[in-house]
Amino acid sequence: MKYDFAAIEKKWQDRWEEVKPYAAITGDPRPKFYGLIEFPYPSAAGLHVGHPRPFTAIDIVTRKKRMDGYNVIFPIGYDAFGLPTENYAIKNHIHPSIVTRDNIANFTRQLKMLGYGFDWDRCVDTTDPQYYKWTQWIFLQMFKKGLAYKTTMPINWCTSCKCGLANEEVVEGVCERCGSEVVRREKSQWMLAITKYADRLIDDLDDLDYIERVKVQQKNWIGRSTGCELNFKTNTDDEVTVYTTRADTLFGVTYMVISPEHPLLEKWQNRIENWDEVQAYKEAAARKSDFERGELNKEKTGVRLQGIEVCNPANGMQVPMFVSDYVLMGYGTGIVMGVPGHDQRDWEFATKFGLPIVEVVSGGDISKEAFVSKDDNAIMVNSGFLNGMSVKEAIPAMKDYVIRQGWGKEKTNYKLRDWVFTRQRYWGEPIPLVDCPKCGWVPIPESKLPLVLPQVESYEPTDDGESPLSKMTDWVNTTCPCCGGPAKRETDTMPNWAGSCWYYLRYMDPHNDSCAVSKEAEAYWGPVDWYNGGMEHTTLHLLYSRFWHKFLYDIGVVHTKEPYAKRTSHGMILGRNPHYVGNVETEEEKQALIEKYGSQALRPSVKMSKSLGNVVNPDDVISAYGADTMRVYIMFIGDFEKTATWSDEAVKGSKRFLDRCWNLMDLVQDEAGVSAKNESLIHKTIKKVGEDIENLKMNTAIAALMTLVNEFYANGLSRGDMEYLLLLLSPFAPHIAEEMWEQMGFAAKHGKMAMQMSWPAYDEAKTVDAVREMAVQVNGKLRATILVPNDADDETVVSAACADEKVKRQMEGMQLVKTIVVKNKLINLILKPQN
RNA sequence: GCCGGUGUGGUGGAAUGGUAGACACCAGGGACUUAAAAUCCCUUGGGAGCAAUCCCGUACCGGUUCGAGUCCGGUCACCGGCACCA
Repeated sequence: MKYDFAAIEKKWQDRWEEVKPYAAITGDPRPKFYGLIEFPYPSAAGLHVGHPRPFTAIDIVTRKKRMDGYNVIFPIGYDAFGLPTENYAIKNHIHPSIVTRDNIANFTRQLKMLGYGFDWDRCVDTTDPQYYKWTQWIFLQMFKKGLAYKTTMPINWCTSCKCGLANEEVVEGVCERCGSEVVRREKSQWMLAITKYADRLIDDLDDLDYIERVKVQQKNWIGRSTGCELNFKTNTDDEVTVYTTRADTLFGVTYMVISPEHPLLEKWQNRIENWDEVQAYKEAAARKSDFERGELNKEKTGVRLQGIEVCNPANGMQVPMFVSDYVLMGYGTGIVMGVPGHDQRDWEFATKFGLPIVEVVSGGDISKEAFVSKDDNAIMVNSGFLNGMSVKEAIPAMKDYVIRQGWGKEKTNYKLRDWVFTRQRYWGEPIPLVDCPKCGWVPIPESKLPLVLPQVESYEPTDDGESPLSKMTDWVNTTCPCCGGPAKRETDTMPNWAGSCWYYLRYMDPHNDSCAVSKEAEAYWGPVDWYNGGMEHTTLHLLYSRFWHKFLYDIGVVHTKEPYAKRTSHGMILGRNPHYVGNVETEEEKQALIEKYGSQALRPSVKMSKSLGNVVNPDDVISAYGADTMRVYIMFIGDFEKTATWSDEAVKGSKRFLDRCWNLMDLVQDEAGVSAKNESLIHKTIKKVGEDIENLKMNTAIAALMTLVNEFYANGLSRGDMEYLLLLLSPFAPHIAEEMWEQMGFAAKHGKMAMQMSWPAYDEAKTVDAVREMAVQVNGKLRATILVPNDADDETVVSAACADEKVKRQMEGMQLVKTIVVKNKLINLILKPQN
């Protein structure tokens, strides 16, 4: 009988739907295991082939954990608020809630077709009022603790989405989502004070089992640096304060620079003799986008503040002050001390404006460029009491001195900014606050949650930067929950990152209508044991949700400091590049491609996109080869952490493997036990596959299964051998494994599905062969292999090696000076010519 | 520029400092078939040789070691992140 994957997969999916073998039981006495994948955004395009990679991997991990006796929770849901749905709705004149409902139905169909062991009864949808009720509740708790605050500030405004963006959502000066230009725009915004958690977000990483690159990226993003704030007297009534990590270079300060946005400039308007010029510079800077301002290699610009002078306390020198847009208002104090000898930016500025450059650390040539020493043994010069010290000594010495003199204090700074938490769009969680002329911002009583998103006529974004909700006057005009007087609702909504900050908690207790998650459920399931997701979420979702979790910890909602004990990350699935130069033969054709597509033409693989026509639809793969083939292929494609290129050709190899498994049923000998011929390899394979699953090395686990099947073809196999193969295959290809398990009569024999069996144990002794092949090297070069008994002693193997014909030939006229034996592996004979 | 990562056959990729290329894809050959597909078996890093066998080979240069794809120093290329963060 042929392997009819379509019928088999349908049959078992229906069975699982009925008997619910994936139901997670809160409070069960077995040890718990919480495996989590990032819940998908249900786009209109449906599932991408990239989705099954992490989903299948954690599905395999959790299937093995079930077989290991764990009470597993492996949940799924939808992160469904967001701009693409809203834009699609506008374009097609369908309400976003309908679009969302249809997209979720399509995703659900596709995910069920892949046979994942999700507990569908725990499915959540962030746009469900019963879900976002608790998103709103958490926001209100933050508001009550002062972590949510409203402020007017320049924000990143996407000109196409007509919406504000968080810093994390701006990539190379353009909108992360649509690629359009981002400009700065003054707007009143709700902010979340994530910076208050900056230290904990860095320090607590140390105890987590996250892959190193995630930790590094989060640390760099938070960007903690320690240094000093220094106060400088001026010839006005005001002191100015700068932040520096190199107080030791204070003697090298030859000027000061202030950011164009700094409020002191306005205050000094009457003191600044060339105010017109300064004001023109301020206006020019304001017109530039952040991207233009941030462009590197750009020549430094600035204007000297005539009439303003600053005193360097270290040497009493009066130095000039400039305004320049290379100083950022958002970091430090918005004023920096210029040390052109030892900071390249300052050097460029000083060179352009003819300012003195003083060397205070020896070792470089400051006439050519700033000397920014990585060597902290470099010696201080021209620096008063620091002269002769190394940089390493001078940093703490100067810090102590500055503090004693009262010139400044120690200070820690972060690159991380508070999180801009409002969006001027319709399809998001309403912010449950009311603005009362008498009482200010007042939260809606918790008993009135959820504050449901109202039905509106038009949810198109507005050019004036107001949310579509602002047009709904009956909804906007309300009464103050505090004084009962007339008041207005907040019309901005939350960003799409809000709902995903805490969804892993809701899975623990998804139907609770009295709290976000019950204490009992959280105490039982928390924290998530293994969370896999994309690197692109490292500084967005992953950081945000750690922040929310820490807040929930502080208010006693959760019992762990961190939400996720372990974090791994998968590489992207790319498509073939249709414009790759390697696709064509002649030089002319190659040149034509390079001219037309530039550096794009040099890459064999690129992100899948409709315009390139290299998109692979999982539906097509499943209907052609079946879900089990899809699962096996996407795991076999390569190292899980690295990017991989989809290959239609290679999929066939995975299908062929499953066909070969299936056809083994015709070969199987009616013998219950494990056959002697296969026993050792079976034990090796159990060990290898089990360890590989734990380490996310699914590609080599599948290779080991292929080797086992190949060996069965060579040796024949017993029913007992088959039983083991099916147990090992079951996490990878659950449908075919169950069908074969049933057809072979194992289901009847054990009264269980394969997935419900225990993961087989291996006997270490049986993974070892009685006879070993050992390599024989002569002077480090492989010359022969010999067969010796397992664990044979050194003497035995050396004499066996020397008896080998090929080795004998090498030894002619030579004398043996040394032997190196690596037990059961190799013998290295060191020879030298006789005499 | 800074931080992190990668570089292995025609291709995807394997290799706790110990037999480089497991397992696949592609290609070639054979069996079965009227034929094709499917299936099964064999060959498949490069070079020399009838052969036994030998030489070369993990981006490049050097080092440590009995032994290096793996460790160390340097160079180049590519990928990801950050980027005037003082």
